[in-house]
Amino acid sequence: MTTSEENYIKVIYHLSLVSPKGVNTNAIAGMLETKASSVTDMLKKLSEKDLVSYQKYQGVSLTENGLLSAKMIVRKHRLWEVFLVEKLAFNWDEVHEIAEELEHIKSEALINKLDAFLGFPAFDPHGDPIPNEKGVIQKVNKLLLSEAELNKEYYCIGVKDSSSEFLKYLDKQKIALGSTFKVIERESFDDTLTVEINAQEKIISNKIANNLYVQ
Amino acid sequence: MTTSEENYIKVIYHLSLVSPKGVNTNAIAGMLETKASSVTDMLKKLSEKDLVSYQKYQGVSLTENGLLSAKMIVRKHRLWEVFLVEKLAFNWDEVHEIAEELEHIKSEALINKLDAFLGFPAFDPHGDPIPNEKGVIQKVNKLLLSEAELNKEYYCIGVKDSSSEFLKYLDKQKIALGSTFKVIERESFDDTLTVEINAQEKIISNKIANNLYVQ
DNA sequence: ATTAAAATTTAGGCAAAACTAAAAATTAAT
DNA sequence: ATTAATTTTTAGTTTTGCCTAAATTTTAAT
Repeated sequence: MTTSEENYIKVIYHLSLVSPKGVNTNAIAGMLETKASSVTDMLKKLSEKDLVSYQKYQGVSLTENGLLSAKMIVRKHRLWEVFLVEKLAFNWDEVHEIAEELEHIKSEALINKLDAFLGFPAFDPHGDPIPNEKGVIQKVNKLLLSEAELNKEYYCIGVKDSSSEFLKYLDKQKIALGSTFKVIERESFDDTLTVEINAQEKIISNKIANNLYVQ
Repeated sequence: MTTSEENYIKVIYHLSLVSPKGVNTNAIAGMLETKASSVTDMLKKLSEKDLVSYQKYQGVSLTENGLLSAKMIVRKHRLWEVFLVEKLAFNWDEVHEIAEELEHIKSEALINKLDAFLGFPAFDPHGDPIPNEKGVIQKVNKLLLSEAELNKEYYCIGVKDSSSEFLKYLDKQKIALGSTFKVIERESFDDTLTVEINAQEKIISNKIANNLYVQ
């Protein structure tokens, strides 16, 4: 698989988690910052290789092969992110772009040894689960902070948006994985929350609350 | 720089250490397993970018820019090799191909943090020096085992040939960096050496002796 | 100093992955 | 049920890096 093919497979994987009934050409083009016509070309090629099942005008989904490939790419990406944060002391907002490159390095031995070196981590620095060697992903029940019940103790286990901007905002607010949350009040007008975060009361917009996973 | 451009620059660098008066088109083609005509194409492009100075039919050499780029690629390659051996427990004969991929990852922060994580190593697992952040390479005086004086104590500080085959042979013979050598006898007919290696007497062919650096 | 051999370059093409513009199919709206 | 809007595909180009074959230049040999 070329790097480009891998990027398509990965994007189709992520999109199919959100819309399981078939991924749109335009959606793929949007994620990859390319044109729909380029996507069509590639879908034909991936279909030839039995990585996706594709019918003109009907969207696309991953085959079994494609799904496993996608999970392996995600596994690499997330393991490298752990490495960058845990071993090289990068901040969690700095690792995505580098991992985007590292995920394409081709060596099973490398990734399995890296996994062992890191102590077989189950989650990446943003709380996303890391598929194991077989592609199995540990299922975690989590909910968004925006869906949390009032006056109940939660702790932060992940972010939905892992853009640098959002992560930097969280740093500034001293919110990290493991932070404890208790929603004190929900303003029904705009869904703003008053939350006790690590015993400090803070106002959290709905947009923020919609991008924090808690448990 | 593209990966392909980087590979050309790296190969020109290595060849120019051996033949400093200008590197041949054919030599580059040989190293990259490509055709001379492809090399000519690329040399024009690299020349445009001021990475090499090139005159038709007259061979090529690196410009100041090209030299620094080459050293940075070599730096990355060797630091990743150290990582693979020291941290991920790869054997020294297994790391070259993986490092060939890793050396193209583009991030100064990454490589400098990796350098720090590894404790600023001066040499890679094959005894080759690692250029520092500025591209400066520590000079070491070394000689080939084939040039060693009789009955004098040396120790192994590097290999000239770092092919997997040669390295595996050395493993089998229990020769590693740090092994001590004392040449007992030189057979003038074929330059075979009788050498005391770590206090064990062994017969070493000229070919082997020509690929071991000692000090 | 010619000539032969070797090395290098030019010319013309190909495949991958992108693009633009136009055509076709699907979906949504009246 | 048509029409309009949107989405998707096709057709034709471009760029990068490679190729083969032919032409050119350099080097080596007589």
